[in-house]
Amino acid sequence: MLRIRQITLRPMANTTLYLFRNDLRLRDNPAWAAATNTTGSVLPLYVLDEDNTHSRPGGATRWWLHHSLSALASEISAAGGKLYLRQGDCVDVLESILQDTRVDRIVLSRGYEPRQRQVEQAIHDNWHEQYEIKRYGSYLLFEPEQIQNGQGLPYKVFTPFWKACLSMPEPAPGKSSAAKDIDFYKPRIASDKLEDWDLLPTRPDWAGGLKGHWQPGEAGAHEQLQRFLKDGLHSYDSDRDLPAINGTSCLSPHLHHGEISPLRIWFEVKKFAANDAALQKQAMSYLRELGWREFSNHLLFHWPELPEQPFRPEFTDFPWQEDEQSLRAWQQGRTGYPIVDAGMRQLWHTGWMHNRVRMIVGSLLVKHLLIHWHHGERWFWDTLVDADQANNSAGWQWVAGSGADAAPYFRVFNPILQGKKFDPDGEYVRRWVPELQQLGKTHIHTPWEADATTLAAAGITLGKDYPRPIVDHAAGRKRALAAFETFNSKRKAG
DNA sequence: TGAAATGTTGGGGCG
DNA sequence: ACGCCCCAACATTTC
Repeated sequence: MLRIRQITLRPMANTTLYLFRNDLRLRDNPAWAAATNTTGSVLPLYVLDEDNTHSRPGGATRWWLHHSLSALASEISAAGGKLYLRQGDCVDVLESILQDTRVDRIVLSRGYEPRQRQVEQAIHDNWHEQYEIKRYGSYLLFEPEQIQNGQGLPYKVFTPFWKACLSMPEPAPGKSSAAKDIDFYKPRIASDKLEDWDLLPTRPDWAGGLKGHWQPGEAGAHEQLQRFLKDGLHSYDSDRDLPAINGTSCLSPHLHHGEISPLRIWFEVKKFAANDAALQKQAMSYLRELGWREFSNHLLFHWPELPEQPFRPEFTDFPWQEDEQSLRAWQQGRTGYPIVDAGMRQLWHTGWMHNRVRMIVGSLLVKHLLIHWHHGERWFWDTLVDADQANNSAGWQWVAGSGADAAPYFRVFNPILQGKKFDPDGEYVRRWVPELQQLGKTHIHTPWEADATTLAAAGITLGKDYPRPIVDHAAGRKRALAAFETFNSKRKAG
């Protein structure tokens, strides 16, 4: 329904409705800067829109969102304002607020998920004639429209994609500080209480582990970046693959919620590494990982069906197996492969999993167990604090072999070798799989190969305290290759 | 951003 | 001294 503007009710008003989405920060936020660096006033709003499966945050993300919104509300409150909270279909909520207020401008940050784009389209279609609508990109370093190959098409392979990104004129850092003395518009309209959204788990409260590991919010994001620059960047290239070491940036959940902008990270990393060739090399390795984030988001933008459909259509007919029991064992970290179980339990406990281990657990699910990557994607969606539609679907399709620039189907990770290679002492395994605590280095990745004396000394009864491998590696590998082979030949024949 | 199978090479033990 | 064999180490190809 379109509202007819009543000129008489709108003197020189310059009032902005600011729609917060995945940009829960006040600094380095061009949209927020545009909304507040004016003579008018601003009404900050966040809408919890759970009407669509893929816009409903998972359990771990809800926990994060609660604390991030709480931090944002405090910041706004300290500046003399109020963050309005509403629940429901985002467009409906906007409609009702526009009716009840004297807003004449809508400002927001751009999103790349199908649902976010729908909302942006609806805002434009419904209101662009009556309202000034401003949209700014800051979730990514490069906009999808900017990066294309010689034929004007989106890249499907990462390396040339990233090369094209790096050859772009370096993006400008922009003003970091938020506006001072913001004039907040505080109409008497409904606003939910954050506590009433029930974003936090209650019975049972599984968030204990999350609390100890993360500090959601803009301040926490900047602290995490500083920690990484100081402790992690200098050996990023080698340490990022070792899950026992805190060698990665751990910025993904902050980035997902927009508590820090990738552009800010880009500049802080480059500034930190300036005048040090060795450090610059490490810095480029790290920025390349940000590049994968760009790649995934660009892919999702160009192929909005990525979360559902295989990027390579021939995978539509792949013979996935339904296997509830194995899926549950995988989810619970009881596959009998220590590195896999450690990863799944780290995920459950902290809402996060080391990236190297994500590849290993993913490979086991889709290759050894032949379980559809949708199941893995859904589990990650619910349990990861950094659950991101683009990264999640592109990542799972990469593991499954059906994605863009994906691992070829025959690339089956060997969970034993991966464990030995990237967790040589078993430190990571022992941290997350306490029942293997007493097992020595020799058998930490192959408890089933330990002799009875060793197992007894470690206090382990296989099949009771810790499971035997859910599937024999060699057999599982063979079965996966065979499955791909039959489907491949059928496809060729058909 | 693998792993396993297969091929090649070169050093050393040994008849 | 020489060829033969074994096999580790490395390289290539195949899955």
